[in-house]
Amino acid sequence: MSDVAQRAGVSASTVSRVLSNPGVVAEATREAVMRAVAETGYRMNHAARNLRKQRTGCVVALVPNLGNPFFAKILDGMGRELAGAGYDLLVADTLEDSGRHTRLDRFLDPSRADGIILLDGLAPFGDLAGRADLPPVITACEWIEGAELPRVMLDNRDGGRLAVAHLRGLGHSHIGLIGGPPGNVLHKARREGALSAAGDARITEFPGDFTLQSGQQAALAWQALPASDRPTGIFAFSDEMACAFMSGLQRAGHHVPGDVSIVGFDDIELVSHLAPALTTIRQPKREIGRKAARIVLDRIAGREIPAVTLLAPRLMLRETTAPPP
Amino acid sequence: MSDVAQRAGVSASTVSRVLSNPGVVAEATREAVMRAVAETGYRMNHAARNLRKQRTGCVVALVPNLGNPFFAKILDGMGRELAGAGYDLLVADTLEDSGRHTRLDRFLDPSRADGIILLDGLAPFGDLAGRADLPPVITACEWIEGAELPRVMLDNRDGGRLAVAHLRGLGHSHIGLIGGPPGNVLHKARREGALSAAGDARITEFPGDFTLQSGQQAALAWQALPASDRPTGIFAFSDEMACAFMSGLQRAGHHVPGDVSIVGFDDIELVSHLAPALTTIRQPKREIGRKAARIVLDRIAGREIPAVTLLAPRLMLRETTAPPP
DNA sequence: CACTGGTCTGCAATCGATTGCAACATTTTC
DNA sequence: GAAAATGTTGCAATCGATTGCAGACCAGTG
Repeated sequence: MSDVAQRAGVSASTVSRVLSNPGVVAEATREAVMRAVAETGYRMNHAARNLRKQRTGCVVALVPNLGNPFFAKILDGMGRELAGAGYDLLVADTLEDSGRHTRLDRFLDPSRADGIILLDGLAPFGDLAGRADLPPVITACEWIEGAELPRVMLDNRDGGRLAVAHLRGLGHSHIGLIGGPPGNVLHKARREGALSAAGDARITEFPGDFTLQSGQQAALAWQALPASDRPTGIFAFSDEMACAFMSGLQRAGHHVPGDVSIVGFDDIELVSHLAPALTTIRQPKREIGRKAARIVLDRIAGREIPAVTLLAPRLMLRETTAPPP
Repeated sequence: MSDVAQRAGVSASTVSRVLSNPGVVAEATREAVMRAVAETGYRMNHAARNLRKQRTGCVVALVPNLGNPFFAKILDGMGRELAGAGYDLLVADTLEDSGRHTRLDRFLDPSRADGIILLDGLAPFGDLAGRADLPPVITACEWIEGAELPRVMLDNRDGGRLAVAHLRGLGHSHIGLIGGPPGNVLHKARREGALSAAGDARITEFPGDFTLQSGQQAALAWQALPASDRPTGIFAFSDEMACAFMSGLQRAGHHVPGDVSIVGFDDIELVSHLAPALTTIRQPKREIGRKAARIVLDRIAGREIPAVTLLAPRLMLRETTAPPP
């Protein structure tokens, strides 16, 4: 920077001002500095600026299992929104290879990130709501029960309601649910919504954990039931489970939606290209990412933010649902 | 840090040494400092350390379209490897919403990242191979023709060869290729491998761009051919295209693999749970990420690294291939 | 012409760590 | 017992920007 200053015949202070607060510098000086900057190809040093300004320019997203494609689009939305505001997106997995949580306090550090977006409802972050020595933390998609962390998420309860109401509307009176892990907040909310719309329908629950494998398991469990006890309408709490469930049934010679109707959850892109195309509850993933980013940015800027931001789910009506046989 | 020093009755220099080079400090002093650190809950300031050490502790991954689930597992592998070495992973999309490249020189800056992993073969990075004023750049998955950037990738040519050799082995004498964008390096390599194994088989090429949509297009194009001109074995250069192609055919009443055999590429997790499960060429995605990370780390440390690192593809034999009808 | 007010710029301190050098203490060696 | 080697610690400079304060300069006013 002092090179630039020398070349422009001014002091480093002035160069700094031109670069970060051009308004206070006289027109002529400013131009001279800009010219010198261009000539020298000068680029500001981030570490120095951040040190002085006591900020980092980074927001970190903590994701459980980065390998899950569901998060890809969310991170995409986040990254774009943050880049627009001059922030970088740092991503980290909350889980180790073994499945246990990593040492996350590594990120709870104002000198590493200006804000944290937590996408893992099981992270041990319950007690850090008010702490002033930490960068602001918000949760997205999932959330932590009891913790007073701001939340951005889909209206999962309503999503569950939509799915089951749709099956009920088609005439299904025995509905199967393929759930998530029992303690999971998404599972609870979706289940609650599903039950609220079930009315007098019979409900059979299959255990699950959102993965393809558990969808496959559910298909086996369904087939193991006596034919008269098999639900005719299935609501899977994730598209991956819905997909694996469907292919399990198809492989065994059952027809979708002829024999069984299936509704998924998430609307990952691929499921609209299956045969038959999956009817599902859409989560506006990119929008969730965007919104979450905007909210951390607001908190970083010290603005008031809502405790809960709910996004609306939407039923994507495709080919896997029909009246019961 | 000076608080800690005072509490431990030593100078800040000593505290610094205890924290970054404990070996040179006397046992007793070290313990006193550690105690003071624990008592004060002291945490080092990254900006300051980075400023002084002239490094950033970050590696940035530049991804074309973060929304593509293919990259999720790769980033996962990278993130783990980098975290192990004390580096953070910064991810950024190389494309704007409009599809044009963003200003990438924003990342070509030694004060922002210590290393760059480029996953976009079309990024305008052709000319920065030797530049010493930049952090080291390597390419992964894709690469830039002509640029002397180190590469980490699958042996795509061999992948193409495996796929077609498999179809040939089953007896298919008319093979269809659903390719990527014409200029794309992956397209070229896979196509080359495919042709090398084709022998005297007839080849019909369908245009594609790796997306679900283009797979669907190809299904229409295939059906538009007179029945006698339809290839019986299809090699799609991505799983997404294979998947959309297959569902397009199934929806029209064709059978896989009875009427048509299909081989995909990538082995994204979901395709093993389709009905029928997709036969495909596996890319060790997490491994690619790991390897790429290890290689940037080596370059950052000033070690010699290979110009090209090839990983071996593997044919995942599943249910979508059979002898021609 | 002296004075006021406003605009612009530079000085120097600061952010929080790291590290070469020198000083001091403690051994080891001859 | 003196000299040399070794081990431990502190001083102070340094990384590269930002910013409060004060001084220089200029125009306008009485």
